[in-house]
Amino acid sequence: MNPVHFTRDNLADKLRLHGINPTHQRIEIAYALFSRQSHLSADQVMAIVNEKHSETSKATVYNTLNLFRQKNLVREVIVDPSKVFYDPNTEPHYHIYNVETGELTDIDASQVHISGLPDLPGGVVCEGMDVIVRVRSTDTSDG
Amino acid sequence: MNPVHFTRDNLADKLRLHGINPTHQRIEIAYALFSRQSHLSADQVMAIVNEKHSETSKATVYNTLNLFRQKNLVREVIVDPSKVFYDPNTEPHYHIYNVETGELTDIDASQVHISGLPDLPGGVVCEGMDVIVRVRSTDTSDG
DNA sequence: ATTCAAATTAGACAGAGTCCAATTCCTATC
DNA sequence: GATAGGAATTGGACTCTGTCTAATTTGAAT
Repeated sequence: MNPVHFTRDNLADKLRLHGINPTHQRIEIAYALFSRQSHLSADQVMAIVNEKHSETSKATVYNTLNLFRQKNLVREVIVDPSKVFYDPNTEPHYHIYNVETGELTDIDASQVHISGLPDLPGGVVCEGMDVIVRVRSTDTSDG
Repeated sequence: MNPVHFTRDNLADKLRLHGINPTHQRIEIAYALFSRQSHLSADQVMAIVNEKHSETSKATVYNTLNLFRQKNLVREVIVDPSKVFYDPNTEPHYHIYNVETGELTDIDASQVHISGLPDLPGGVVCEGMDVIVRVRSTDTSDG
């Protein structure tokens, strides 16, 4: 969806556009997510950012991911009961989740059509809709 | 969907039908879920079951809820990053989740039609599909 | 009564995520 | 360059959900 090759420089601009002061740690965390275009958990982000040498702390990783989410730079994906994934793709899209491997794959939402949803109860507004197709590898059991 | 008034006796039968040996603790846990027909977390189940006097331990609550899920007596609902909800309704249905209040409401799936989903990748089978409409109360901010 | 497997249990443990007070980093101003 | 002040970062303690384990209890069959 985004044809840009992500560099630390243009990520700094992207952060500014979202109202985020681009610090070293924030740029590295953004780079981890956007250069891979994949779904990462907080501890995966931290492992990547600190791979060569320690660049950030656990508290900063969590602070920053929450900030990114508030500023709509990334999206939370809640599919695994034990951890949250962060998704750099904020275009409308859905997910296929392999409950055995943990693999998370995007489904382009523009092809998908959903009809017949009831009206929302009064006093609330829709914030977004998640569609998660849960799959498992063929020929295994356990529910 | 299920017009039955749930008693501990007919819940014991229900457990047997699902291949579960109906013990005292299992019946109480089933009763907590089915008599309310609502979505409860493990700690809510435990609080309800032990309300009058201690009837079960934390380990048994978790063991039992996992057993119920394996035997398709209840369904896990993963919408909150911090805890799993257990849903006594195993008919196909979707959910509205109020991210502010934590309130979880059912949407009957029979009215909803979803088209245009891509073919699944090879080697996997669909286990189920979750649709979660995330809502928040009108006139509040924070992303 | 005895046996034996199944179920339950307390409590230790693990991992994700939060909190807080202390430090460090920027930027503006002199 | 020094200094001040707010924003950002940090380590580490802490909370909470959920798991594990070894010991005990239960209950059905003999």
